[in-house]
Parts: sequence; C-alpha cells; structure tokens
Amino acid sequence: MKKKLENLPYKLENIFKPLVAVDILIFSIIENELKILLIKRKFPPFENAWAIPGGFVGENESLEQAARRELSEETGLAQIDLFLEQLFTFGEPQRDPRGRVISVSYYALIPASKIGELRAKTDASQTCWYAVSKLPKLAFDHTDIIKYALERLRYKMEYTNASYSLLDEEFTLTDLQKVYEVVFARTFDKRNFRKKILSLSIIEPIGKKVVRGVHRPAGLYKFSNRQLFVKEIIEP
Amino acid sequence: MKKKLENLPYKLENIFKPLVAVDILIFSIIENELKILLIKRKFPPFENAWAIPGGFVGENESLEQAARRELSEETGLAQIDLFLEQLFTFGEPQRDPRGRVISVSYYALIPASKIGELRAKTDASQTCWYAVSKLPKLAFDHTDIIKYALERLRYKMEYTNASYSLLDEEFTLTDLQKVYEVVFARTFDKRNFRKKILSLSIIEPIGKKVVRGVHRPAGLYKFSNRQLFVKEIIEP
DNA sequence: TCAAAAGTGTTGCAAATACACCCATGT
DNA sequence: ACATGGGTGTATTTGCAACACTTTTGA
Repeated sequence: MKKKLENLPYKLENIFKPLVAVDILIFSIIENELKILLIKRKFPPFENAWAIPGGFVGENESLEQAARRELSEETGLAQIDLFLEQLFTFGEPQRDPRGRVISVSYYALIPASKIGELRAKTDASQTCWYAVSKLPKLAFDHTDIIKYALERLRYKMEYTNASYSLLDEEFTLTDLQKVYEVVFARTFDKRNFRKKILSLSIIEPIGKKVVRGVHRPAGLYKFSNRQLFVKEIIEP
Repeated sequence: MKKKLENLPYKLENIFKPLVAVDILIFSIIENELKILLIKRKFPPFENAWAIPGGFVGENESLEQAARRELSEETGLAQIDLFLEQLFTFGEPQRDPRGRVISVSYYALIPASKIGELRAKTDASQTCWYAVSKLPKLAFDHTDIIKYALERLRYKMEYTNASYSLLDEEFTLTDLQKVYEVVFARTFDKRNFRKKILSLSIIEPIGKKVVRGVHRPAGLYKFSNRQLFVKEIIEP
C-alpha cells in the first residue's frame, strides 16, 4: 500500500495543511441559570479577552478524543456518558490572525453537581462560568458560535433525552422541569410537563423519595437510558 | 499584532497540521429515485472503489467555498440558491491510509433538470448517480456518511423548505408530493399533503397551468423564498 | 396550623388522519 | 367515451393547552 501511494498525481507534502483546533462549549445549569465555561486568553491573539476553551488536535487523537481531552482539562470531568456532540466546523480563512485555523466545535452538557475545582490551564489565566444571557465581549467569532449552540441545544432537548446530562442520576420531576425551563427561558405547566415526559418513556421512577425541605417528599426518577436517544420523528 | 504573535509559549510551526478535505454528497431525484453522485477513484487509496467526491481545501478558500468549488467541478452547477449545508466533520486518525485527513462533509440538493453533462475530474475515471437504496461498496467510511446524510436530509425536509432545491422553480403540487414521497420512501394522502403544505405558506401559486399528458392541466407553484427557511419549532 | 412544594384530571381546541368522488384534457 | 392524473371537503381521532385543588411534611 505504501508503494502504491507513491504513484499519486500530486505530492502530499505540497498540499496546504491548516491548523486544526477543537473548541468546546461546556454548558451547565448553575443557580438556576444556563451557564457556559469561558476562559480568559493569556496569549495573543485576543489576549485577555474571554473565549471558548479549545486547543489544537493532536496527531494521534480523533476529534472527539481531542474534545474530551479539552473537556477534562477544563473541568476535571472525563465520564463517558456525558453529552458531547459535534456542533459545527468553522473555517473562514481570516478568522484567526495566527493563520489559517479550522476549528471543529463541540458542545457538552454537564451536571452542576459534578463540577469540581476548575483548573487553570497553561493558556488560560482565568476560567469563569457565564450565564448565556449575560455574556461578556468574546474573542474571535465566539459570540456567534454560542448563539448557534444554544439553538442546537434547545432543539436537541425537544426531541432527545439530552437533558440526562444536566442532571444527577437521580432527580425529581421538578428538577427535570427546571432544566427545561432554564434552557428554554420560559415556564411550563407542571401537569402537562409531567404527562408529556412520562408518556415518552425516557425516564422511570426508582421507587425512592427524597425530602428536601418543609414539604411533601418528591419521588425520584432516573433516565432509562443514559446515551443519546432520538425519539421517532416520522410517523410509521 | 505580528510582533505580539512572536511571544507565544508555543511555536506555530511545531504544531501538528493534518490534511483537510471537503467531501460533498450531492443528492438529486432522478427517475423517481433519490440518487447520489459518486465517483470511481482513479488513484489510491481505494483505487477503483466508488466514493463521495471531494478534495483538499485551498489555502485561501473557506470550507463552504471549497464545497461549492467541488460541487461545481462535479456537476457544472454553481448557483447560489442551491441547498448546501455542512453535514459533519470526520477525523478518525486511521480513516485514510495517506495519513491524517480531517474531512469536512457537506451535502447538496440539486434539481434533476439542471444536471448537465457530468464532468470527469482528474481524480475520477468515472462518475455515476446511484440510488441511495442500491449503493455499491464504497471507499473509506463513506457508506456511514451517506446513511447519516439521509437522516439529516429527511429531518430537514420535515421542518424546512429544503425541497425547493430538488425542484424546478415552477412545479405542480404533485411534483412536490413526489419529492417527499421519494425522500421518505412512503406515500402521502394527496388531500392532506396539499392542505398541510399550503397551510405553511412556503409556496404560492403563480397563476399558470401546465398540460402534461392526456388529463386535466395542473396549477403551477413556486417557493416564496428560495433560501433555507426554518419553521418555528417552539411555540411562543 | 401554616407554609411550601408535590402530586393529580378534565375539558376545549386545534391539528392530523382517514377517506371518495368529480373535473379537464387529448385521443 | 374513456383513460389519466388534477383537484376538492368532511367527519373522526389524537395530541396539546388551559386550568385548581388536595396532600405531605417540618417547624
């Protein structure tokens, strides 16, 4: 095979090779707000501006592996069952002053309870969770990327079980409803919400109750399936 | 700015740079079947195997420009109002024996009537339209890519006006229904289909009729908007 | 006994589905 | 006059949206 590859009508080493980066948008619900993890850039370009964390892809890692590595470096989390999905690949020639950079973006959802100490990376002097409704001015085209990610996130939550990744394994129906209310920035009717969620059969009661205040205990539920699951869209 | 970029804690020239290719899945409806344009590879790897057309990204073109260039090279079509959308970026380290290739895939929809002479490219000894239900064995992971594209295409056709790009500017309601029936591989009730499509206000009658056989003439319609248009998913 | 959240059903409306016949045309 | 696809309306079902009160608990 090696031999055959020498007969190409072009030389591989003459083909233009851009830098390839992976950016990761890490979302979580913290204090009843949808927040995203941003870093303050320590080096040019956009030194000191807030930005989506990311890094260059290593020679022997897949794009998703690179995204998981970044996710783990930023949050200390490396679980397999975390929601992580490719978002879009940006490749405008002029988007990065360092030269041609193709940026493959991913977005991840993590439960607030699992966020440990945030780690400062070599290329970040600070790290901060920002509510998506109150973003600072961002480096590159990162504001647009976040806006696009929010559309996708809302859409995903409509027709998949993606919300499993914003909650603990065990949760109450009110917890789940709050997740939807925060992501969609609106309220839902409690009775209708429960009816609908239960009719989808993506969660099931675990038979336990939890007392969380001076009121009636709430039943606990879990997702039947902690992999991404798409409901049927087309009627059979 | 140039000066600042010299103080980086890393050397840009030491960072790994993969090859970046753009693959394009070109769909059209031909003879009542959903077909995709494939090329027979003239050079290794996968010499003589059928594959999705593609090529490397040029130094000064955006990813979408590269996709449009490939589309135009393969089909001779370069219209702006053609449906063209990014599909996914594949980057497994071992997917191409030539070395690390990141492949950004796009998919396009073109009307059968506009397909002219197919052009043979330098890296294709043959070009052929295959029905997606009868694909040959394909190079790389291209079978999976097509499968994924079909899911996206069906989904897009459910909640957008993407079908404008599979039809001529003027079409009958039966033409439109056939497009949906071919893509979803099922039939629809004529009355319900018309009611639904018309209620969406994405097409409008142009007031002309066309006689196409020994039967009553059919009214012609056009899409009100030949850019991608997403219907509202969330109720306000 | 009170405050606070949990839990639970029904009704009306809108949208989707199922379904069958007449119309305009060219031969 | 007939074969062919074009064109149309209604009844039924289903899913969504609006809406309010009782229960359980700890203080």
